[in-house]
Amino acid sequence: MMACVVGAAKRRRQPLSAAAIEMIAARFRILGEPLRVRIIQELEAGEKTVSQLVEAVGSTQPNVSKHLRLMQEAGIIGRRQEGNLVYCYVSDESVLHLCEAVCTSLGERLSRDAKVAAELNRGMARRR
Amino acid sequence: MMACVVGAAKRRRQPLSAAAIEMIAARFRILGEPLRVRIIQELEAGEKTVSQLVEAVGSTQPNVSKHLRLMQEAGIIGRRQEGNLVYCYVSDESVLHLCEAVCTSLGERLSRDAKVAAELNRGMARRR
DNA sequence: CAACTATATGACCATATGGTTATACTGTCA
DNA sequence: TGACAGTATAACCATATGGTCATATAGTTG
Repeated sequence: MMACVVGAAKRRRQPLSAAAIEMIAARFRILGEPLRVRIIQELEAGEKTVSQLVEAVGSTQPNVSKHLRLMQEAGIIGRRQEGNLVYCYVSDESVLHLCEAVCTSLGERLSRDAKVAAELNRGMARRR
Repeated sequence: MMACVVGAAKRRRQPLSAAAIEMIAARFRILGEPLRVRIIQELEAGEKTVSQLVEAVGSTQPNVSKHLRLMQEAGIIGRRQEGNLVYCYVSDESVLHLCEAVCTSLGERLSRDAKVAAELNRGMARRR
């Protein structure tokens, strides 16, 4: 079953089944949308109601609701209803780590690029 | 500049700029396609030519080429030409770690689900 | 109950993009 | 040089999906 296949990746280099690959891609796909990343980042600080999120990310309520549902179905976000309000929270810590990781590697790459850019600029300056 | 904004995330909780969010999402988006994950996984073992990749992932040459170009432009994959052959390799280690991480968390979740499923099944059995 | 607020949902459109086909390019070898 | 192999590219189509609008639903309060 699935768990074995996915787990196999860590037990080193069995090719993953198509289904496993699709699961991995699906997970990334969910994080591949700016608005969803925004929402996750807003929830990093703690749970928020749907309308608080709408306000925070500056989108429409139906749109935010839609994305929230997607992420719930993906098991990334949880909800807790209290009266009329629905409080959302990140239910899967691992996605926060993923975001952190991407943030870090992008930051590093950009710093490198900035250095190279600086070198190039110095070079250009000298050449004049 | 950009590096500061992205870096700020680790210096804790400045809201990221729209551009930074987009960069993060873009990175995930690239990994959000099964075929690209497949390709990356194939390259994990070492560099391969385009046609070796075509063979390995079971897709068409133009399609693989297209995805390769996307990933190159994203700085994920590098290339080295040797005569008629183009050897591709993963040029950004961090994406391998991302895949690993997702693999792991999916594996864990599935194991948990399997346990719950097993419990439920036992429960059902007793109930009869 | 009616009025109101918070959220969800369905219909719809516009766009992005994955896949395919045909073709162009480039390097090798005869 | 011509023929061929490896790769890239352009045109195209089908589909998926993000956003919006209108509306439904559920909970609250009077």
